[in-house]
Amino acid sequence: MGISKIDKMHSLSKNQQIIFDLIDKSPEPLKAYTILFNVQKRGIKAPPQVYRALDKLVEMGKIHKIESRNAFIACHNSSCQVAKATAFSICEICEKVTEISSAGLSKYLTSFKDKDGMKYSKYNLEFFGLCKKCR
Amino acid sequence: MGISKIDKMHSLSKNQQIIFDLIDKSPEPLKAYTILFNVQKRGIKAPPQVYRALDKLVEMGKIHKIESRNAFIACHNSSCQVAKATAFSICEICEKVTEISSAGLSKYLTSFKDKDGMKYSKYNLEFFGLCKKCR
DNA sequence: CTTATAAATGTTATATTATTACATAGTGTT
DNA sequence: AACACTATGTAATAATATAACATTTATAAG
Repeated sequence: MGISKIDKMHSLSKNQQIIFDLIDKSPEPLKAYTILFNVQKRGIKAPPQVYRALDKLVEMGKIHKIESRNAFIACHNSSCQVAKATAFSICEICEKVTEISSAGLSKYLTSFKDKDGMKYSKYNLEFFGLCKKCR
Repeated sequence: MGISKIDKMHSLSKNQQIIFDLIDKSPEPLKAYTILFNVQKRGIKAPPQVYRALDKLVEMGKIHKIESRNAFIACHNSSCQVAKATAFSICEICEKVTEISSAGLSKYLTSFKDKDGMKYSKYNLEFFGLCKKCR
């Protein structure tokens, strides 16, 4: 039997799976070279292997890049359908990052038009403050 | 006469002024090393001098960092009072970046609370799409 | 005006993040 | 089998950013 065509289409390659698993298990965003260090025992030895997998995973919406931190977290928002509409909260003390899933927020931003009436196909929003623990 | 105390408080140091002028004149976001290259004739020779000035200018709200591009633009939003609430549109083809000043948007985001009722002290939002010219 | 303090500068070296380029191997389709 | 496409392996290097330390300049207080 093996993997059906549809399943295969949605499945990850070997390196992608290794790197996704690591990020998905992590309670905090991981940086590319932290990832590299952690997967070297699994045969991934060089930066391009990591960055290529990260690029694909981002494209697929399986992970997101936290731009202000150059770090990556797994998507936990409605089965990763929202690679084009991302929002995060970031604690400026402990650096805890949480993906925000607010229907209201995403509706507001997805339909936002600027002064010229221009709509956008994608957005990324990062909120900063202190998390519960750090206040 | 020279510069009064109040004026002085709001004035920039030599390196800050040189670097701000360059960014302010630029129609597009500038990267740190592009800045470095362009100010070497004015005596700024090393990366730390650039990054230090950039850090201060960002703190003051005179410029903003476009996180997804690692580049800096001058603030053109209500006299630079909004370093803590920034929104930009970015064209994915020509890379044109525009600061969005929408009272509605900033009001919505400034007062946004997450599921736990948490409010944030700062946010940065980047919209992506195609600008008028590129469509 | 001088002394203390803080802010800014100059400089060298190095750390961190990311990409180019090219060769090879696997996968799915016809 | 032949083709196109995706993924991988590898070395080198480019691009972005900071650490550490010495020195100078600006500001405020006595």
